[in-house]
Amino acid sequence: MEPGTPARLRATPSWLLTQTAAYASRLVADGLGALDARGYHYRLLAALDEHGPASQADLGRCCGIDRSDVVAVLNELAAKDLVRRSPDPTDRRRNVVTLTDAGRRELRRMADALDRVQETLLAPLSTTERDELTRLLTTLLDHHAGR
Amino acid sequence: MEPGTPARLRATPSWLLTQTAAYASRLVADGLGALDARGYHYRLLAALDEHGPASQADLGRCCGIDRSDVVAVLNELAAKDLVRRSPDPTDRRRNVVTLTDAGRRELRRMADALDRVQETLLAPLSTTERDELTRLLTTLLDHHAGR
DNA sequence: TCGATTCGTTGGCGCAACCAACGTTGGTTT
DNA sequence: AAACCAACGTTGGTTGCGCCAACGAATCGA
Repeated sequence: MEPGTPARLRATPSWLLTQTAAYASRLVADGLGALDARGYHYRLLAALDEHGPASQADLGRCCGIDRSDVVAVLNELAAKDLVRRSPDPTDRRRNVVTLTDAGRRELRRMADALDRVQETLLAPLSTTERDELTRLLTTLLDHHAGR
Repeated sequence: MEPGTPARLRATPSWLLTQTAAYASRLVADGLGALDARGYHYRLLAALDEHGPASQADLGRCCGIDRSDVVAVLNELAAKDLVRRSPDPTDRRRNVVTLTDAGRRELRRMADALDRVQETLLAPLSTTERDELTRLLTTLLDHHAGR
């Protein structure tokens, strides 16, 4: 009565990608949602943890998040004291965004949640298959990196 | 000044997936946008072409599109005479959706556009790598198929 | 010095994926 | 036959993510 997915879709890489990505996003949303966070929050906290304090524009660029979206997410993070926003003395256009201790703790919780998500997502794949998938996706991403 | 993407992101499969999928979606949107269509339109037309006339509910189920979204997209397809909606004589709850000749022609155009998209998307991958990627993604999708 | 560029911010858009509710119709149960 | 529940099409939302346009303020470059 309800036949399966059309074969032309199942054979289309772009469709496979968006479908698995949609499923992955659901898992991520569930995992981070339990911590009252979304993907954007994690990305920004991770960037701050790795690169240290940065301006909002730099944060947005390295995370692939639009400047305007960075503002909103940073507002939420600052409201929870996970991040501090202070004017840059050397350039009054900028804000310097700093990760707080609470932010570092929350980031760790998010990372743990995301680790569990990866496990669920990649469950049917062997270790070598997981590595291969990562390699292939990275190749694609790097190749198209220049926009 | 603007350091690269945080390493923890680049090592996270769910992030790689959503990023490449986002890029693929952009390509698809560009390709189909030239034909004034979106992904949803192609999915429904493809399903109709493969399985023949069907009810809206069945269409939605086999394409992974919500019933309510099917309504809207079908409205647009019907407005362009790519599809015909007629009441099912055997079950007055249902509509029978039929692909028109114009719909078949338009589907072909979309498929061609999408073929070019796949080419662009997978450009940096060898044939065996493309097959491997398809295999891995299919495995993931099938494993999580039962929602 | 003056024009171009950058920064933060506001406000908006589009797509994909969902969810809740409603009236209508169909099947099941009793 | 009546009562119930499930399925159908439809309307009208919401969310996350990715964008774009415009603005005043500040900085940089020619």
